[in-house]
Amino acid sequence: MKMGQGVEWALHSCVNMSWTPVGEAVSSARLAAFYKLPAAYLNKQLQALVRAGILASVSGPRGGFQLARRPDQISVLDVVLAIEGKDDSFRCEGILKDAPGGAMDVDYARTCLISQTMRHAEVTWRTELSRQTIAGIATSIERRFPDAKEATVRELVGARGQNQPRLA
Amino acid sequence: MKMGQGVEWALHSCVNMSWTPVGEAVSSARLAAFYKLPAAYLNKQLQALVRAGILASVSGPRGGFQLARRPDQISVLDVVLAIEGKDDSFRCEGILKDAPGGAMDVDYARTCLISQTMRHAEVTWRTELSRQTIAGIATSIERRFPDAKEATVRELVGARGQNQPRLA
DNA sequence: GCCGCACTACTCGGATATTTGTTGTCCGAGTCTCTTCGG
DNA sequence: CCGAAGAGACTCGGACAACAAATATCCGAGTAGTGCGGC
Repeated sequence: MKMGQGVEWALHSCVNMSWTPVGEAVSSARLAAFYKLPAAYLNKQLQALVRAGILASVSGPRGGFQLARRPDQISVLDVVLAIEGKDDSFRCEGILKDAPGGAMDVDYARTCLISQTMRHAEVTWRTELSRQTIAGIATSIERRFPDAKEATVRELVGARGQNQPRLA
Repeated sequence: MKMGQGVEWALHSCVNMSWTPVGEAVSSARLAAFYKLPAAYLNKQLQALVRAGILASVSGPRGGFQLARRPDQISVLDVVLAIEGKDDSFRCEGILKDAPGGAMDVDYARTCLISQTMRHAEVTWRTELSRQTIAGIATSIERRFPDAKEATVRELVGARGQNQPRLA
């Protein structure tokens, strides 16, 4: 019952990308440097978002990732499911099949009341997450921390022309 | 984001124990045989419920487990937290601490809006599970499958005198 | 000066190790029951 | 016949091993920019 670290990274990355100019991609290396994260692993997580249709990727110089659709069309649930997989966290293994009186041809995930209870709770959880969008979170942050957006954009795209790492 | 198998086993076991006569313990071996589960591993899960104060254990012959309090005082959430641990599934690792402009002495689990969103969704999930009790599920099953309780009790405690035939 | 071409640098993407957590197994400490022996 | 002591068997409890998944890393395929040579 432990959610992968990639969810947190992916959500922050999506919010940041909702601030960068549309059409300009942000490389995973730059995002990773922003948060001091392992670059290759963050890249792996963003790949999952691409497979889910949340991000679009561009190869080569000036390449990277960008949102595949408008931020208000990306829910938090979309991101969570892209990283963690679409399966329910509670998996009913059909424990009743092997119990006395159990039948093989019954879908206990539907009839078992315990399974129903867990599923119902999970539906409320998902509904809650599906109500929140990347755009909503971004505007809330802008309202609460007015400097965050500008500072983030400056750090992510403003450093575009820094090809001189030879500062020694 | 995958819940342990022990949660399902523990919930079924608790419902079954709510049907057995109070004062009589049910051994993990018997419960495991009922569901065709690995006995030692089920025992391990029930130990976690004992540590959480949900079950009480009795050693020796005629020993086993029994509910430590009334079934209507045991919520589904209690069982889930006992098995999976009390921590939130979404762990905010304070990603913003290492970001530009981040401060070490800020509790980002509180201020970070992404963390707040995830936490809020999880609270609704927990609230939903805390509303359901073992007794509630048990009575629902009794209403829906009138034979279940009797069959379960017969299988779990009725086979008590199997080594010594004291059949009436 | 302008165009075309090869070269380089940079990116994603997937294949590959390493660490952590879940699943499963085993044996020991404790205790209740049954048997047996003495009163 | 009755009671108590001892052997036996059954239980939980935690320590140990096997397996799967999350975490972290590395290298190859492809592409856009760049510099150079020719026109």
